[in-house]
Amino acid sequence: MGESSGGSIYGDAEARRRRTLDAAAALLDEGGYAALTIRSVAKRAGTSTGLIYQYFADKQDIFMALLDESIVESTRAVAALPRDRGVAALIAAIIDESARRWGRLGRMSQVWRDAERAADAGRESLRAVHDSGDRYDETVFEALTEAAAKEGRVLLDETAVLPFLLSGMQGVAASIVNDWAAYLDSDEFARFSAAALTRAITRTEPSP
Amino acid sequence: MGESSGGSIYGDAEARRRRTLDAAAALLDEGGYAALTIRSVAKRAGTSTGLIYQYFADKQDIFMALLDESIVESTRAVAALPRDRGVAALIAAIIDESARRWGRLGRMSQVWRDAERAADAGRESLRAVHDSGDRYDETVFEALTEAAAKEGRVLLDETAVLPFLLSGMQGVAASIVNDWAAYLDSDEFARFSAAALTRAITRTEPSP
DNA sequence: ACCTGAACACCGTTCAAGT
DNA sequence: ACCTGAACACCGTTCAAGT
Repeated sequence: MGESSGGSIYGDAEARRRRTLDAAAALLDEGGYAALTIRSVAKRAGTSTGLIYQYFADKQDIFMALLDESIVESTRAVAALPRDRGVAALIAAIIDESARRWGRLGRMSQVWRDAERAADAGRESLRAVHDSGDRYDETVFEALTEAAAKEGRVLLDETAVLPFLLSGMQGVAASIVNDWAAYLDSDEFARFSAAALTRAITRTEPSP
Repeated sequence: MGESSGGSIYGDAEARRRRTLDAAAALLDEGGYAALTIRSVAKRAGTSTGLIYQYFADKQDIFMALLDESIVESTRAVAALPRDRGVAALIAAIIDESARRWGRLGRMSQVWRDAERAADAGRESLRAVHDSGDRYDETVFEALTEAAAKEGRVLLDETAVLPFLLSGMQGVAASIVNDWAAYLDSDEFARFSAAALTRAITRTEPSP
């Protein structure tokens, strides 16, 4: 509780967890999924393979932790986005942010899906990602409502509005990262998509 | 050329390729990505691991072949869709088809991306998937234009329209398959999304 | 000429042995 | 008490040996 540096003669456990996560992220950035092996993470983080399993249940758990952090960061970024430039500008900014995130971790979606299947429903790291995801969704919804209000617009009053928007933004971000539609400038594509999504989910008048 | 059954005393090479692909698809359906090992494919297809490498360059190549076939089938399905029920109905039907396809092979997107990276640009199976994808995109665009015309609508005249629509449909289909938005009926979600996408990319009047 | 499956170089994960 | 890394049971891929 009051211990300032982890409290073990062997080193700070929390710091080692951090280094493990950083090493994993770096390997993922540099060499893609294939480069991410437990042995190379251990080497880079300055630990042993065995010790990694004291902090993470398995390889998937490392992904989950990385994914969770990434979602939390995105949520913070979305929360800080300006609301006074209109819905379309807000959506374009979220798509940018989402593409940046997808660039590093999108490749993990496979892992994520298999985890969701295998579920171990109790698994803590999975619940964490779920909760962070919910928070992200709420943050997007709030930002959107505020941006619309400033423009004198309202969101359509349907349950499917938010899931549709999130799916659409995700699809567009994935397209940008994967460079489908390479013949389009990606900024222009993001801007068009943002305007199109705005047409799809907002109306001019508040309902009476 | 005139040979009716493959022409080898060892059996029909083409038939064995087919059985290999069928075995791979079945394993994927049953046990997910993790169940798909070369050894189990060989066993199920009634060949040996070594022989599989005579028909496919590597494991990824098997995926590519499966993915290509899946895209070709989807293209056929889209081409056969009725045009006279409006744009939104057409889009909803494509989303359905897309979700079905994604259900089996979406998990392969990871593999696909890595292949695109490593590229071996010459790789034949990769080019095949690319070409099939282009054909799919064109087919969607044609169907869409026709459906709009029957309704007295037109697509917006912007290059980004098709990539946006494809990304959006893909995003929605992925959401349905992954069961995000579990609180929504997936048919309702698909219908709302189709209508929203229609608002996003069509106008009422032909341009003058 | 074609086919097989042991062998090779990995992988994720565990746990006896060290400090 | 904590940490290591050899060992285990796999994997994708190759290629000598069989038929």
